[in-house]
This record gives sequence, C-alpha cells and structure tokens, in this order.
Amino acid sequence: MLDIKYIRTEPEAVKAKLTARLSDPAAIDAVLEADARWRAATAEAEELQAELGRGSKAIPQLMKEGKREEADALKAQLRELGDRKSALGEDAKRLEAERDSLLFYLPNLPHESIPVGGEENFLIVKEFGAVKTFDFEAKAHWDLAVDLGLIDFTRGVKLSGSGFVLYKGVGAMLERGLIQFMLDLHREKHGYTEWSTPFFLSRESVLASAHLPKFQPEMYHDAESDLFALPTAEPALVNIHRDEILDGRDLPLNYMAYSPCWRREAGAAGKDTRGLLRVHQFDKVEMVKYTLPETSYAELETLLTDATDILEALGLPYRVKLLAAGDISFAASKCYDVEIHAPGADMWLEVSSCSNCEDFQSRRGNIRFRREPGAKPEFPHLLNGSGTALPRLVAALLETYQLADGTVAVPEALQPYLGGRTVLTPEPPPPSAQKGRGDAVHA
RNA sequence: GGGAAGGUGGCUGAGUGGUCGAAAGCGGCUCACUGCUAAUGAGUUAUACGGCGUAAAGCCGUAUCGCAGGUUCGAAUCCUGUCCUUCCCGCCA
Repeated sequence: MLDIKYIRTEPEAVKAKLTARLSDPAAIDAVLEADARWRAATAEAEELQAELGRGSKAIPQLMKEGKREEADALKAQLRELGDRKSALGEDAKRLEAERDSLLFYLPNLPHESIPVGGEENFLIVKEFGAVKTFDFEAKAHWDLAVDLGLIDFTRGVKLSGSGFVLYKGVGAMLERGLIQFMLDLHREKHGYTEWSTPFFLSRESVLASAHLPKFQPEMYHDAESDLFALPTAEPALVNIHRDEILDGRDLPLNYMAYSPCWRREAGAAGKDTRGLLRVHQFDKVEMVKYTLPETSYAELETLLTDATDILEALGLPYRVKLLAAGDISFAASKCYDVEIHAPGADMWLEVSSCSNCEDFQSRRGNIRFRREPGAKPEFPHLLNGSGTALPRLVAALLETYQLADGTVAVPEALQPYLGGRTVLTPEPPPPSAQKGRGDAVHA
C-alpha cells in the first residue's frame, strides 16, 4: 500500500512512477478525490462529536443540581446533533473505504535504478558459467526423468489432473535432498532462520502481503474456511510480524521457509508448460528479509547472491535479469530474476525472483520497528527471494549433468543428500499397469 | 463436535453506564542521590488519523479496553453477532 501522505504531497511524481510501470496514473486522481472528500466529512463529523462530548458531560452536572428539565432539553438537543453526526460519520466511513479500496489496487512504485517500460526492457546484469554443450544428442528433462524412473507424469495427472507431478524413488529423494541442501546452505553460510509455517493462510494475511486482492484468481482457496493455499511461503513469512513493533536493533531479520506452493496458473497450457516447466504444485525454499529502510537495497544484492550461491554450489550456469518497471510484481520496487539454462530443452528457466518491496507490505500489514526504545515507529523494508524453486532446478540439473549413456551425474555438493550417489541410473520401473484388468473386474 | 470461563496499555491486573486513555504493580525512559554495581526518591511512559504550526518541537480534535454492529445525551462497562484463548468431555495422527 502506498503512503497516502506521499500521494497528497507529490501526486505528479507518483503518477510518473506509475506510468513508468505501465499502470494507469488516473487512479491517483480518483484516490485524491475520495481522500479530500473523506477528510472534509471526517473533520466535520469530529467537530460535531467534540460538541456532543461536551454536552454529554454537562448532563450529570445538571442532574446533580436538580435541573431535570434543563437536562431533558439538552438531551433532546444532543440527540438531534447525534443524528447529524451519525449521518456524516457514515459518509466518512464510506469515503474512506472507497479511498482504501482504490489504494489497495495501486501497485508499488518502481525504484529509480530500474529500466522503465515493458517486459522487453530488462537488462542482463550478470552471467555465470558457460552454457553446456554435448557431443551427443541431449535429452530434455521430461524424457530423462521418465527414462530414469524419477517422475511419473502420467500417474500424476491421474491423481490430480494436469500440472501435478508424482515423483518416485530417487526422484522423490532428489526433491527432498535439494530442499535439505538449500536450507542447510542458507542456514550455515548465510545465517537465515528457518521457519516451518502453515500452508494455508487467512484472508487477512494474504491481504497484508498484497497477494490479495490482485492475485485471488491465482491462489487455491478453500471457501469453507476462507483459507488460501500458499502460492509461495513469502506471505507466511511476511505475516509473522504483522501488527507488531519490532526492535530496530534486531534488524535485519533473515527468515526462510520450505513450503509447497500452489498456483492455478490460470489458462496455462501448451507452450512452456511441458514436464516441470509450469506446474500447479511445486516445492520452494523462500527467503524473506526485514531490513532498515536505508539498507534495503544493499540487502537486495545480498539476497540475490544468497540465491545464486545455490546455483554456483550446484555448478549450474545462470543469468540475472534486472526487470523493467512494467514487469515487476505488484508489491515490488525492484526485482531481479535468476534464470538457469536447461541445455536439453535449450531454454532459460526462472528459478528465483528477488524483490525489494520497500515499505509496501509493512504498511499494509502494519509491521513496524523502533530504532531504539521510545523512538517513533517506522516501517521496515521487506524483501523476498526464492532460494530457489525446485522443479525447474531439477529440470536444469538433470539436463546439465546428463551423460551419453542416459545416466545423470550428481554434483558433488548434492551427493551427501542422495545417500552418497554419484550417478543416477535407471530405477526399477513401478509395477506395470495390467491392460484391461480393471475392465474385467468391473464387468 | 458438546459444555464452561475469559479476552483491558510492553507485561501482570483492577474497573459493571458519566470527569476512564483507563487504578495499582512490574518493566522502560529521564533526573537526583550513593565513589562502581545494586538500592532509593521524583518525574515520565501507547498508537493511528485529521487540523493548526514548524527547521525541529508543539498545540488542538477524534478514535482505539479482541473485532463488527446495536441501545443511550453518554459504553471498557448493557445487548447481538463474530473471532480467538483456556479448561472439561468427545473424536483423532
């Protein structure tokens, strides 16, 4: 949520920044209009309330002096005043709600260091490693994973429909091992505190993290309990300190959590959705930082290297994109995407997105800090980054480390997490489906 | 799921219709005192929004006793709904 005071004092600057991220600046005029009317109504209602309060206090005095009639007259007068105040108060409340709902749909303002305009204006700010080439015909991960018996795509679809993946045997172990590997690295090398959070969040929580209202269609939602399945662990980590005032001397807070992530990916089908490229449920390790406002951009750089350290430890080539203003997520001011190369499918795959949301989420979630006891509360800056998402990592890993004989080498850093395996060889197939057997039974 | 009790300031906890933003204690902060630590005394101690004003401060108003409504001239206090917590019973990994 943007600061209404800033919008009031610098409306043109706000409009310019919204324009830079391809958002309609006309919304600002609507907000200001509702705000001005809200302020007028509120001021008047509060004045009446003050008058009412003074009148009310006079009544017990009159009663004490035995001036019953005067008291009754005053009551009647106050009742009328009260009615007027109520009407004004209703207006004010309605106008405030109107202003706030407009405000809730306004995205964060882009930082001055990022390119303006649409998606195509991104900048590649870093490249690591050389794209892998082979002297044999490399396979894509959707073939490798099936040939090695790591993933059963067909049965995954049977269980839950397209976009749901069933891992088997060493495939499942690889998934779990990677999670463990990443958590260990972030804890030991980068000093993150691990949380294990609920996988379903209340409406209030997803509003604070700014996933609602804009991304409602993307989230899985249980209507019966009004709970939202995590689209990422970010909203869980961001809500830990909702409605709290932190001690500024504890900042920055570096938090991480593993969680499954559920996304509808509405309408997704066809291109770029094969294999593990885009699925409805995937695993991810997420990092969130709560920082002082003045250090948040330095912390963003750290967050980025915390994410890419995973890729370097696994020996995977990657590139870092600085996203253009029109392409950053709703809550972000600046965002880096990290992409790894999948040499079998020959594609760049996004595995991490590291964003500085500044005070956008802390304002919404009323998360504050004091620099020292007694100091005025301020909003910390909140940053989030994937560290990293699993399926595309698995895809790139299999494709990158595949060997001519169809097996896949295991990078050294990962070997302890795979029971010491140095190479992935074909798993024994699952019990084969007996064609027609089901029909016979049911006949 | 059934029953009971309860949600008050950073914490504990009093307050059952009027001057209560709220007693008291603890903690925090400031000052004084003691050669340090400790102890003692005095003072102070929320947040948000709006208005005036400013370099900053400050002053005024309003709101906030889980949340949302209602009754009343007036609500922490009464009524309704709701959420949460604790205990007992049931169920359950």
